[in-house]
Amino acid sequence: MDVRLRDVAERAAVSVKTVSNVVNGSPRVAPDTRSRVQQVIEELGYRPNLSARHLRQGRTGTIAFAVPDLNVPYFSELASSVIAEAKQRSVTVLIEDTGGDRAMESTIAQGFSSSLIDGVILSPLALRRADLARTGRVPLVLLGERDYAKAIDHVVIDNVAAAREATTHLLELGRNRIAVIGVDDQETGRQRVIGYREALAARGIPAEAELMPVTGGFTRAAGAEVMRRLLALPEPPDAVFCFNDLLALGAQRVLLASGRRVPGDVAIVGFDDIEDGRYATPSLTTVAPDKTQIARLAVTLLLDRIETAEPGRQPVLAQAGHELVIRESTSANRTKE
Amino acid sequence: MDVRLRDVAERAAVSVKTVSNVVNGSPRVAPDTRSRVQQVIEELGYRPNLSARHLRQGRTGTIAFAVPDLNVPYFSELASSVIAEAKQRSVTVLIEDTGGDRAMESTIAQGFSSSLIDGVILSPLALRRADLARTGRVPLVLLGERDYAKAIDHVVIDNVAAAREATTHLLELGRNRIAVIGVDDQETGRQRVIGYREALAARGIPAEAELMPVTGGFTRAAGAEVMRRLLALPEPPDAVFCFNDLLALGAQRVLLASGRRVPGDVAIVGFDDIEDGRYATPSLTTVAPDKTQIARLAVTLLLDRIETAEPGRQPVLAQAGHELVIRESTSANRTKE
DNA sequence: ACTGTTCGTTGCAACGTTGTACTGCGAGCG
DNA sequence: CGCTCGCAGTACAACGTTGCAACGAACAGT
Repeated sequence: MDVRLRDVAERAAVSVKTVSNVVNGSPRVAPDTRSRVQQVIEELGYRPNLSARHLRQGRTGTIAFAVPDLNVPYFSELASSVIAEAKQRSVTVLIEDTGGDRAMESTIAQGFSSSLIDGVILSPLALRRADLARTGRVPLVLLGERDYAKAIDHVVIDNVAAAREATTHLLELGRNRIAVIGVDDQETGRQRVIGYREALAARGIPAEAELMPVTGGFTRAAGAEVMRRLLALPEPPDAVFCFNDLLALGAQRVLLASGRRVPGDVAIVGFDDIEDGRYATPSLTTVAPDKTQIARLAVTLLLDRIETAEPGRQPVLAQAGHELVIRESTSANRTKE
Repeated sequence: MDVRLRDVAERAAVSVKTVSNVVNGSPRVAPDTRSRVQQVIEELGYRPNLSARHLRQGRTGTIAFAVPDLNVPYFSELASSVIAEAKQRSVTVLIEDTGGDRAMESTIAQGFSSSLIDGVILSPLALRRADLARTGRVPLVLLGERDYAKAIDHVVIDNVAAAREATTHLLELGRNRIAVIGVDDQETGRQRVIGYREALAARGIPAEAELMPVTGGFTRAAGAEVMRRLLALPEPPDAVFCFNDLLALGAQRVLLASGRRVPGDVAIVGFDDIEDGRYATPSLTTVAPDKTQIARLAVTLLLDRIETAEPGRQPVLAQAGHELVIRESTSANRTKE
């Protein structure tokens, strides 16, 4: 049904291999032969059969990008960046939604659909170190966790510094009862807590456990729920630092609904810089990881790892930049209301 | 490097073909042979090489889902549904982001990466009828447009009825200067305008051109911009019906920033039922298309079309359900504030 | 006992591509 | 003038899988 190399070859009166050479830009082709073949390719509308090519080459030119939840804006934005970056290098991206499920993440880390993909970029949520023990079937790059001991490439941001900057910003506004929302048993959260504590410590303010409640999930609902608990404290916070923007938006909604003013009564800082935060009322101050850079680093590391499959290669830890973007939820001058 | 059928066959002392039969669940295999082969498969961790399988079968088991912008929550939510639905039928989904670019959409409709995919589900934004003239390379299902004459399967919702319901809801609140945001030159918008007009006409209210400004894009920014223009009218609207939730959120932000109350001064209805709308302040009344059903219909139609490749098959128009979800942005009883 | 049928299994070929090794040919050189 | 060399182009095999046709063995029916 489809046009094959063979069809082109017959029409152009050359061998199949010569057509293949033209398609692949091999230098061993005379200019006039090349142009003649090119023309026939146009005429017949030839497209290489990728399955055949990949079977022959042992590569598929496809990488997977696995995220916990595609509906979380941070991940969909990151996915767009990864797709764009991969496209520049003529690589196709398969988006996989793990649902934050540990078994699923573990399967993916081991190369799941196997021969369909050359490598995996995985943004883990529930993955444990033990799950990575049996990796190696497929080149792997992890996003956003750094404590896995095994020889696996990572792309991270400096969570400690970012959290410190966010907290310091709130301190500079004169707030001193700063709650954090988003503490769980994962490494990322742990690092952000460290940064938070460092910022407090620098001003001699003690970190209080009641201001660091454990949070279940990273949704607006979770943010709302925790915010309600914080407001019920004898001495509620005058600022909250949320470990992602969804938590922050959920918290903000509760604050506004309770009649409090943001940032007048409670200032809010989020994390991720998702688009929603820019259009919330008030718009959300947030730590903005450089998603473009993260995507570029991840794709680069993965393709490098695919190229040089030697096991001796040292794992790389790449750090992407971040930036504190100050918007209305922490601006001293209120918007009119 | 990888385990092949041949390796399994040698270890189990059967032919390659028998192993293949076991893998594919062919009935012509003796029970004890089957279990023996199964065991060796487990032992060696055999995974079929999909490139080879697909080369042989002429199918890849992969479909593409192309959306204008993966960062638009409606599309990412829809993508999740499509992925889930496809997974149930052991089909892999390739997410493609067209950027709403007409050339890109046209390319995809013609089967772009060719032999990598068996079919395409396309949610067009800028596509014109002419672009579909040269389709047919690849089975195609279109989402959300209905006026393409060619024999192409469609999945739609009843936009006219949905818009009528939304408008009627606003009328029942006692609003009579109802603006619409999201009018452009596309078919979907045109249908929603029809529904809007019908609802007005049913009450003898004339549709005013100044309340139906043309909108560029479906972003929060566009919604904000149009809302500002509407507020500058000599007689501003007391309700707005937005053709998607992002427009509505942008409009709502402008309203709140200008000191107006929602829904007190201006009521808002959106469209799409994205998660953001549920957690906005106030939460957003919206028309909720049944995304799960849309995904199921689209995947079903596409797979049917792939199965029976006969060109004589009639195109199918499948209609998915929708529902008006009433939340705070049109609720009579205000939240405390 | 012999033919016919069924069942489990097998070998072969092919899917479309590309790497390797090779051929034929003209140019350059001694 | 013959030999070598470089270059354009070619033939063949192989990647891992599955459809097809064929095979032998077991068994039922005559």
